Amino acid sequence: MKQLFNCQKNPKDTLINNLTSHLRHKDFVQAIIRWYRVQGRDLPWRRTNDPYAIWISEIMLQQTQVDTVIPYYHRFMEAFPNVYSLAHAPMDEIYKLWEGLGYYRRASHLKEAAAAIVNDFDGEFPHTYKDILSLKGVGPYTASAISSIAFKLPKGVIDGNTLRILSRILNCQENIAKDSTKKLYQEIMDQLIALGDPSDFNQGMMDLGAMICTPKNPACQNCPVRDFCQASQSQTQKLLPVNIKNKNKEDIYFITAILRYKDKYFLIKNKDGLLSGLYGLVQYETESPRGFEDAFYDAYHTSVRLLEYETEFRHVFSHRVWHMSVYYGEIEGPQNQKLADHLYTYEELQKLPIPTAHKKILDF
DNA sequence: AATGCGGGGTG
DNA sequence: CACCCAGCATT
Repeated sequence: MKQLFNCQKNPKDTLINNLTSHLRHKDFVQAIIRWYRVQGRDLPWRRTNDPYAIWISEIMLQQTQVDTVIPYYHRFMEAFPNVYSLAHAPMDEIYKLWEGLGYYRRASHLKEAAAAIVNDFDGEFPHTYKDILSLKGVGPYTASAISSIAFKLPKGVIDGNTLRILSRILNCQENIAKDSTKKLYQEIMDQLIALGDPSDFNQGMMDLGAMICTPKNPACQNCPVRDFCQASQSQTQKLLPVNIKNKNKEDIYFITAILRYKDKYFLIKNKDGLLSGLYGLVQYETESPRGFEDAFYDAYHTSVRLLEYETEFRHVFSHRVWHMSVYYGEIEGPQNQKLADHLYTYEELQKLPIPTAHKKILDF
């Protein structure tokens, strides 16, 4: 029987040899780099050599698409053009610039890392892989990206793009969701990146993954490394990469309220967990408006009345789904300090960082 | 090794 | 709808 895929369940030490024995490494790397220099995308963070700017872009690009990041990147760099301005900025201001981008912990990690750069590195961006990796919010991918792009260090990046490309080039059906598979590809990437300009190779791989070697319907006819691609030879490119993960989402049902006290709105600041540091509407996992009113009284020692059912909102996170029954309500009192801490005028509210789940309700 | 963490684009 | 996207921290 003809073997469809290159790699079966081989012992690991022979796996890399089996996978790459037919690859002309140097020619492959040079083909990626040549293509990148002509066809690569013109992106804002590619017009600078400033490691600070490259760092900001790489953090924003974690699990976030290029087109989404671009406007955020411009606003952020204008507000915080260097590490000192970021280190001294109020957290709410940083969150506000992050509003809508998601994964808000990235924003607090940025501030923490900026402080570390100022205090531990004298304000100069660290220039070794180890020191870059030590920064909060910087993991193996981001450390390799900054190392290669800003400092030309031979560190191969492993991300959705490089995993997909290499699995097709090598016609390998190892599950890319597994850490062991990523480790395998890391070794291969590090072999390859030593054979050409590290910055251009890494970025070329990412552009190839975004423009040609896409998840669905890859444009193989335009691919600069088609001659190197085992999957293209055997027409298995649409079966790769193999990516198997658990993805059961939890449904949560809330009563969510737009609450007012006189001319002000009542908002809470999330303490920890999901969306921590951001502001939002009050919501409880309860089925009746009465249940909401009781829960609110327990929490704030002041009474509220839900007056009007507005509509139903649904918000999908990567791991759960919020179902929100939205009510309009008024707080009746008594006035106390706990209540006053949560009241904002409409103008003040506009300045607060509010995640999309509730932002779209307030804009409704 | 598994889980929590956002939001938007795409077919 | 399902899947994907320049992932990381925590346990």
